[in-house]
Amino acid sequence: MSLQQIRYFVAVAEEENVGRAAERLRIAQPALSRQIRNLEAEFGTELFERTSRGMRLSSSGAVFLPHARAILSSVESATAALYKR
Amino acid sequence: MSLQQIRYFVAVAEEENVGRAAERLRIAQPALSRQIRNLEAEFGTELFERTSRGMRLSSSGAVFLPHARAILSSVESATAALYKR
DNA sequence: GGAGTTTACGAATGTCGTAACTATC
DNA sequence: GATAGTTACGACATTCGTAAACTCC
Repeated sequence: MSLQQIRYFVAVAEEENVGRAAERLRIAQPALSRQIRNLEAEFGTELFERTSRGMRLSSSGAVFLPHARAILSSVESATAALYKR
Repeated sequence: MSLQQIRYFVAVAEEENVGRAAERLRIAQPALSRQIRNLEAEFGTELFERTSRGMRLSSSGAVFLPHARAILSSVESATAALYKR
């Protein structure tokens, strides 16, 4: 699990679509798809349900999302504390 | 900034010595030294004062340490939440 | 057949360990 | 000269983008 993967996960969870999320993150679609797959493989559970329309959070994904946001938030407050000097 | 770098930073802050921290992390000394340097370069500030005995937190490092621990703690609670299902 | 996701593959980037260097006591 | 940190360099692993393939309407 890397911070980048967490950011990727949140973007996909919000867009419910890998293509749009990739555009927002300014990376290519396959790179994003792979990182999500890698994250799921590491956790041993699928974070999304793949539908014909895109991706929707699975129950595991729904559990993880608030934690993911908390991690990113603590990272932001860490950098803010450092740059505020 | 990566989670690994944050773990490395905390280890060095606790050991006040790159060699011991590297041993604890089971990586080689230079790898650890470089990652700390990379982190400092990214932040644009030194996190440690280098003494003849080892490393001591700088004022920036002292600011960052509790944030670093908070990040790692939120990561742990995220993984715990996922594995508890 | 179109929208969306994934796999294949080569290129670029990052991280590591060993060995050599620097500095301080 | 011993202890501690850093730099150099080549090897290994990860991540990326382009192109092609798969899948479900």
